[in-house]
Amino acid sequence: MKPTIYDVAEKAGVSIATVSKVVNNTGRISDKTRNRVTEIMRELEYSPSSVAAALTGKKTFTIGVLVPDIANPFFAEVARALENHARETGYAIILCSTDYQREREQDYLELLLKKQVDGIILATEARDWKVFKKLLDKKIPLLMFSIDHPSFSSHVVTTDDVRGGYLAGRYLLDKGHRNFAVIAEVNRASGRLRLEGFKQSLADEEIVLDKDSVVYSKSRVEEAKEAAKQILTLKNRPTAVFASTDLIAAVFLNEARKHNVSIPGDISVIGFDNTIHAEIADPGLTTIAQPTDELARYAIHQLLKSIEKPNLSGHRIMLAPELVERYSVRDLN
Amino acid sequence: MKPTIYDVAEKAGVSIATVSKVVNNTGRISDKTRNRVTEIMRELEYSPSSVAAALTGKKTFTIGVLVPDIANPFFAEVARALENHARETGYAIILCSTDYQREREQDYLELLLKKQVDGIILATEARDWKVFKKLLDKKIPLLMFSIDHPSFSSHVVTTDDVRGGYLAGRYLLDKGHRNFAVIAEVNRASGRLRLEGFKQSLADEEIVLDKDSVVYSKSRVEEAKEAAKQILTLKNRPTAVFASTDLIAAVFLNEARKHNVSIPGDISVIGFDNTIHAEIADPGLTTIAQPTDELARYAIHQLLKSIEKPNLSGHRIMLAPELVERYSVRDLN
DNA sequence: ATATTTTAGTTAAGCGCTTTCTTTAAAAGA
DNA sequence: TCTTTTAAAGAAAGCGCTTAACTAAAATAT
Repeated sequence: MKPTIYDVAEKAGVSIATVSKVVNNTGRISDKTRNRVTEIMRELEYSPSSVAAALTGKKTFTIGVLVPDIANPFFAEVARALENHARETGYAIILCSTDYQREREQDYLELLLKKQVDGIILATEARDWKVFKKLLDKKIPLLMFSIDHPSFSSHVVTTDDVRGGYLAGRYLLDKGHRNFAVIAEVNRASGRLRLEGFKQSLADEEIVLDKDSVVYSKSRVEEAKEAAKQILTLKNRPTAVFASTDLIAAVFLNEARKHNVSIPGDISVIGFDNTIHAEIADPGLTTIAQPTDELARYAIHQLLKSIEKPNLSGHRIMLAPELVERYSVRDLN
Repeated sequence: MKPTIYDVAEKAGVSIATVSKVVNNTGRISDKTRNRVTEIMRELEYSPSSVAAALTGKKTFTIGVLVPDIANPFFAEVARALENHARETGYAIILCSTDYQREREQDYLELLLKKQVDGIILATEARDWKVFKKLLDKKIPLLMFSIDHPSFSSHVVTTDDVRGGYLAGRYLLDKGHRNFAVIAEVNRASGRLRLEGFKQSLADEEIVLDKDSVVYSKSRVEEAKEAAKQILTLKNRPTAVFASTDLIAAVFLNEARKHNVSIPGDISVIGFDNTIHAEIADPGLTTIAQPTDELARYAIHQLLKSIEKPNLSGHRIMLAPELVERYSVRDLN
């Protein structure tokens, strides 16, 4: 059987309180005893049960992370980054992929509550206000990742999506483009904001997107294909397309090729996220990079902070996106 | 404060044992009491602490999953599938991405031991035999996912990689190819097995791969690029390339284009995994599909079984891969 | 009507820790 | 030398639950 604190205490000839103190480095312990106890712990391969510790200490050192889809490279990278930063501070992560299903989001939140996670990072759309409110009521530290809404009182960490959309538009304008189309992720606030920013850049030049040139799509292969087709069959074909996600952009690239449309010869494309898709796409995809790792670092940092001090009011942290130039945009000048 | 079992018991006028029994559906409880207690639980929004339950009941209903890299689409899909099947049975998953670092693998395993996970699914290379042995000593149910080694006494669930490689080779042969090259993942047993199977198919026709036509690469963009270049600059250029991973294949596609080599016109390519990369690649990548979801189902199923009965000896389950035809292979007949 | 079995629920111990409060013993001060 | 201070360790309660053992009441059998 796994050795417990009692085994260590007995063998070291001290009380369990003493062992606990050397494990947690609290209280006053003489070097002599500390060393002895440490030695015995090593001998016995003692590893304290964090379950028991959680029951008394009130902390599980676990945080729950909800993402819509871990198979989406952006979230995969987010997950990895979060996990990394969490591990550094001794926290483990329970990863929950909701598959965009509201019900599953529910289930997972309940699971996390039962498990008494110390905090939750929500990167899903949290569409169910009641559930959401319940979380706040339970006073469980909450952080919204990559989504935002004025109603949120919790911490929020996002990329500055509006600015990202703006950057994309500005870049295309600078390259001489004047005729645009957009494929935007309908089901995420971030998608809407990116579109918003894009429009604002066009507004600088008094260009207005006409209705047909804005197509909605989720960040999934099948839907993106449909959206791409719609754009490719537009009577008034754009010279540049802004896709609110690299995945959507990558799919567009393929569809274009099927339609014998050359990229960037006939149509320029710009994406968003800077995931592996942008790197692997052909041609390499010019895109707006999210500072994934930094986002994750801030997120963990903020969350841990509000675990310490639960009543901190929610800050909004918006990190700057950056344009990464590759080969999918043609210079018309 | 979160209500406890005491609050429910008191309000319902029963003992905590009774409440526990209705929560877990154990023992004999009259419908009348059951209903009353259930009602009160709802009223109080009582949610039992799985921490406390774990301390007594000896089960945390959590399983640890170690993958080398969650940003690799294959593992992302594996993670999602595992999570899904785990959730169905009330288990949560702690996801650990080791980033191919042995040390991190260590750290995570220790973390998981502290957290008293009920079982561990290992999809990393587990190169450190000592650590591995320690796990077995601790009698923690262990399942090797997508990796294998004769020394493993635990359960193993993998795709039949040798057969997969064989299928790839057979397919290319049938399409009239006789001159091959391979890019194989050096750091995974599965990569070696796939190569092995591929070679066996060639052996049927008494074809032998010469040394230069086998290039090793990890499943990462940078390295795959290098490997692709090596193959593309071979004096004796192959008509078909087998890549032991879709990611590697996708990168090869790009590099080929940069070298003005047409796919499948000049070189045919076949991948492995059938991840999103195969779908998005241009041309669509013909590949050997792993039955990811089924693998995950078996894995969870087996693991739960050996959680129930810890001394079950380790079975080896090898699921059949399947060829998915797309457009990256040319028929030379 | 009494003895026996079944049913419904209770008591209490214990899981492996943390933490507050005490106690003990040694060092310091008077 | 005796008291006071301080450093080091221990005792014990309690975290929220499960479960084995037990009891009282109800149902059934004799």
